[in-house]
Amino acid sequence: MKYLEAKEKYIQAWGMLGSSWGVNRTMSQIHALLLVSPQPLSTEDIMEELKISRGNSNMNIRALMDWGLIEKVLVPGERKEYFKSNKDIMNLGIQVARERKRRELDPIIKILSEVHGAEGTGAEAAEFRKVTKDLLQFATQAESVLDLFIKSKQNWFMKILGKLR
Amino acid sequence: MKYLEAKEKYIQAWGMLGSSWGVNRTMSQIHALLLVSPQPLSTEDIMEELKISRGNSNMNIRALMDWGLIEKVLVPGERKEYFKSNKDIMNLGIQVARERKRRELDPIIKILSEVHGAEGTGAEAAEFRKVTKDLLQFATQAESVLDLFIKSKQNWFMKILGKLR
DNA sequence: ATTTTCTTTCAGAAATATTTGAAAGTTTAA
DNA sequence: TTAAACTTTCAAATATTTCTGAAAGAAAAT
Repeated sequence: MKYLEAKEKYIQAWGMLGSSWGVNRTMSQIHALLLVSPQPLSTEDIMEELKISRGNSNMNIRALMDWGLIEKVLVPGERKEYFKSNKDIMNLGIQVARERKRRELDPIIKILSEVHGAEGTGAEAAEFRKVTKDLLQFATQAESVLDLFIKSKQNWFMKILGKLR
Repeated sequence: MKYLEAKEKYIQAWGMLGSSWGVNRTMSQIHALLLVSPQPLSTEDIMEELKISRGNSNMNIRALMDWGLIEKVLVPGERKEYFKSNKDIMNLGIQVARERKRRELDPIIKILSEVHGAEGTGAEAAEFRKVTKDLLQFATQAESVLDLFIKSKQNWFMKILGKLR
């Protein structure tokens, strides 16, 4: 497969993946683009390559910076701002895990903690307390694993795979 | 907190969580409802409790069955179909992991395998090959961990937590 | 101080996704 | 066979999300 065709395909696929992860398509595509770009790119470069508007570019670049996935780069002698992605993939995984934990797992743990002691006498209330307790326990375990992953500096997957066989 | 208030809050929260996971809100809410219901519920029960239409109910119940998260139950002497959720939370986690792996991780691994050997000579093509190779490697490791989780019958989290400290 | 270059914002337009409700389809019972 | 009870489908309506483009805002250069 030719490089340009492959790049196109990869960017489209990354965009799709983003959607099913609750991240918008353009944001994923910009990220994909910066990941494989040897040099930092400007807003205009990105607009041109992905055929998107200035507003859309700007908005999603900001979102990527909020996620800690890309950063601003100052190119000496240039007025424009350039952006580059962190290329360490393990680091990318950790960053994504950190953000998703914060945005999704933490809130649900908070809710479950609040509701799992609900007052009530019937079978309904009893079942509710049981299930929400189980959910809370599971969520808390997942949190521990994620924390471990997030804190790990070295290749965590390898460790697990080694120890668990 | 009173039981009814807690239940309401829990169902809303589960719906939110669903959205950010790329699952639609109603689907998550039906699941949440069945999870804490001591008896199986009929389509009508669900429509009434969540204030949604028949079509919406039907569609999302089917989706939940596709995911393997709920199942039909025949109540003796009743024409209606009833639905109940699997209440084993670890099992729920495994089922979700299985589906998401199939729908999200597997396709991206396929694409990365196809593109990471792209032909091309410049620095761009070289960088492309390097990054997509790293991504593929990461995705493959993640796949191994998920497979391990999916196959595990017992409490996998505990095992890891025990072995890794 | 004025102009030029670049960045940010945001109201409205466009695209997507979800939901409704009524009609068609199915199954069971009489 | 017919009717009643229930389930499924899907076109149209709604709601939500994303995107555009033009205008306003900032920063740097002249």
